[in-house]
Amino acid sequence: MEEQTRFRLSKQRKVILEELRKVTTHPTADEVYDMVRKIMPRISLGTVYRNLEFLCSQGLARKVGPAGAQKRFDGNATPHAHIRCRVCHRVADVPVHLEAPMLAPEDCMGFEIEECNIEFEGICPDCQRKTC
Amino acid sequence: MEEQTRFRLSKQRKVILEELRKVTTHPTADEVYDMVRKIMPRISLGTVYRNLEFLCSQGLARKVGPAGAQKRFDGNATPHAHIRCRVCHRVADVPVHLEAPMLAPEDCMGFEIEECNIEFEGICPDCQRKTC
DNA sequence: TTGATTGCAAACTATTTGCAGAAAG
DNA sequence: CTTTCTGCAAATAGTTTGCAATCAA
Repeated sequence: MEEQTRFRLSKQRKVILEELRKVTTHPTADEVYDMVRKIMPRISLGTVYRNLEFLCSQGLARKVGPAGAQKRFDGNATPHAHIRCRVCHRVADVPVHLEAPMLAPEDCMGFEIEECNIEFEGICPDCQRKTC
Repeated sequence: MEEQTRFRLSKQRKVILEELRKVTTHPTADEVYDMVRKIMPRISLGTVYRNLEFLCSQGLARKVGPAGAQKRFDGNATPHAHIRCRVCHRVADVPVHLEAPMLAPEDCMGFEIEECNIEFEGICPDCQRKTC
């Protein structure tokens, strides 16, 4: 009854993961493409996208920042925490004030920090019902 | 020497802000478009985008989640905090472990929470130099 | 052998922009 | 009046997808 998919370790997939692991720069897909192309000049951007997606689905890599392509807007301009649904990408306000963690100056990597965004991720009531 | 721009309060701008303030749903640009079109059927999507951008620049609204259009990928799959540059959108790892804040069950709005992302926002050393 | 994976190109989605005319101040 | 702002449509940016060929197991 279970549909067990078999994964293969193509050269492309191997190199993409290796290159991604070499850096801590959190590259975009086209930056990964550039990195990998130095080793495999004929790789396609589509393959890079497919494999990054695959690696994330396997827990071998992560997307930085929230899922969902579209930007969302908040008429409440005072900073506050959000909860985002993993499934439908809906965003709700956290109804309590959370103290933003402070970073010691030596942990700021030279950044001039202006604010801290706290975003919980989970599954909203509606989507919990649908997923059974 | 200062170039002082004068802003106008067009009907469109007024309605967009009013509608955005009526809801706590954190709508996408096209959801705002739908809301506003019920009042001004001839408004264009471009105007909605331009005004949302404008309202954010004036501090009257906010974008939810990080700036920068492209997704970024992290070869380090263990959850950890990030710092993102407001100017160049570069992302760095926070070098210390931060305890994720806990949310009391009654503050979860029915969401089943799976994780918490902490992202600082600021200006990276390179961009500080350029901005003078 | 066979089904997952690739390269390629076209399609798609979200957002931005140029321009001529409308309207706020 | 002047200059910002709008509607429209076309352009751009980022990502996804269909397909025939290729390749890992």
